[in-house]
Amino acid sequence: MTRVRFAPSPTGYFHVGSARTALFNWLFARHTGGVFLLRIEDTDVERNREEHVDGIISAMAWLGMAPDEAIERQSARTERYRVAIDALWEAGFLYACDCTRDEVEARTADRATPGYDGYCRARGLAREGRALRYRTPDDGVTVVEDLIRGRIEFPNRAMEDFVAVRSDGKPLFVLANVIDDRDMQITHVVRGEDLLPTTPKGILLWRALDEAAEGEAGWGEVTPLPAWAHLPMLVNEQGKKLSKRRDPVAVELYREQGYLPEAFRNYLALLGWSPGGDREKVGLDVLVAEFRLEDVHHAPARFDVQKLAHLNGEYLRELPVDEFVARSRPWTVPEEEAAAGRWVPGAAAGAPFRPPWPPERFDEAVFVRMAPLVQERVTRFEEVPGMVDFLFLADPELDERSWQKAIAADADGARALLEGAIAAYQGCEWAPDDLKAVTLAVGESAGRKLAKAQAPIRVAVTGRTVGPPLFESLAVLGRAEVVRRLAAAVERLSAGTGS
RNA sequence: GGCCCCAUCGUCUAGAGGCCUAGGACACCACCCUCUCAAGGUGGAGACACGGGUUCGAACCCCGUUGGGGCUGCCA
Repeated sequence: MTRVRFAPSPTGYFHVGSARTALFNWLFARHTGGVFLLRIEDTDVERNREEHVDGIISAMAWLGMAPDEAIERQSARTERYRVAIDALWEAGFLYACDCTRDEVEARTADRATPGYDGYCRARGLAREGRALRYRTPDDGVTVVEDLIRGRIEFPNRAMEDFVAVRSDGKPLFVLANVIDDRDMQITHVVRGEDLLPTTPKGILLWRALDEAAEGEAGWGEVTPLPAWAHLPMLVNEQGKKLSKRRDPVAVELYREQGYLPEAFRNYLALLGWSPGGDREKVGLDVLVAEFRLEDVHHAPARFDVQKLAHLNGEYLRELPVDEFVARSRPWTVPEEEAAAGRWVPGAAAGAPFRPPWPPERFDEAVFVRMAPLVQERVTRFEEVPGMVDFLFLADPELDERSWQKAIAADADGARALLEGAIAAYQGCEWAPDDLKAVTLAVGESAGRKLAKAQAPIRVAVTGRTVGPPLFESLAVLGRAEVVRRLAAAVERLSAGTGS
């Protein structure tokens, strides 16, 4: 039975690199029929924030990756760490050190290999109140057998005596990590490549813990080493490791923009891995069936929002219309959704998203009629309100550039056309096909083809030169309102505003 | 500096010695479709970093060079 864990530290929002690591762990667990754990590594009390734990959990739930067992927290395991540290100390693997960083640097400034110089090794300092260093071997190599990269050798002499325990008695990342992996019987450690250099330290500690277990320290059991798999980094445009500070990589941000979790997950899976052949857009079943750590890439991958957006558009378009409408609700009726206790964009950041229209003017029945046309024109839900706002606003929000281009640039022609449309629309059948035919005729008498004839009407009614198909829009909006807006445009033209 | 990792179109990738005249996707360009915008269709441009080996044969194996990246905290 395989057991894997995703072990984030809640020191910032949940970012795409972490999400990818979580996903690969999760896929591996599902593929092998194993267990997927979530372990919150919150030993650094100064940097950890509880809200970030919530962010991790909700983002994982959004992506459909719930842990299979209760969430573990390092902060709840201090007693366990204490026992392990005692055992390591008693077995002689650790020594106390009171050097400051400045002191070490001063002593080693002219050396070829910087790092701790072993100054306190033989000083026999008492343990209390001091950092504890692990005494690394002077020669030999520590081998990491990596499922993705193969055998990697680290010369022990290049590894300094690293601090394993802080002066306050708490274990540092590597130690806590190893103790946890042993206790939780982790069989495969799947994590980012940035952790590769600390892996030999973990192996050294793991073996030390094994030895301590066989001694008289009363510590745990001898535990087989897990297999390692170091995933290639996710990098930014400059090829650097994604950074929470520099790069816009919060998973929550993508959710708020209206990416579908299934699309986001699919895209994430494509970063450093491929289902093989020409396949890209694949369902969860294929992801799970095909995922193998051995097939994971070695080279870093760039996160490409454009490709994500395209993939999202594909997923969006294949949604049944009623589902598209339902899943648009956080962006069309966020107040209602929030009142029902459901997720809405922006809420986490304290600035809930609001569509441009007053809530009471939104009419889902009207939206449903337009939905199929909207669906094939957006790549993210965030774009939905802007596609249909003219239907729910008392007056369309007039885009000045559109007005200039389609109306003001040829004021006389536009006036003639708008007036022609007003007249024609008064008595015609009110359905898309009829409106199209009527508009075509109005255009012909004004010497314009349909493309040119519809432009002023579109701007007058919707406020913009681009949008969903015009005649369907007119049909949905209704005769009276369309005529009113056309007349308003003519009046605006006469008043000379917007020129 | 030291240790480690990496290297196929701009980007994500297919490719496990002959199937490669290197395939797909995003982005880009052109055309078609078309009431705008999209979507869709067709076509185009576009890569095995370089140099040595090994082999009858190398994008694939080995070595080196170059170039990128990671780590080098009493952070994780």
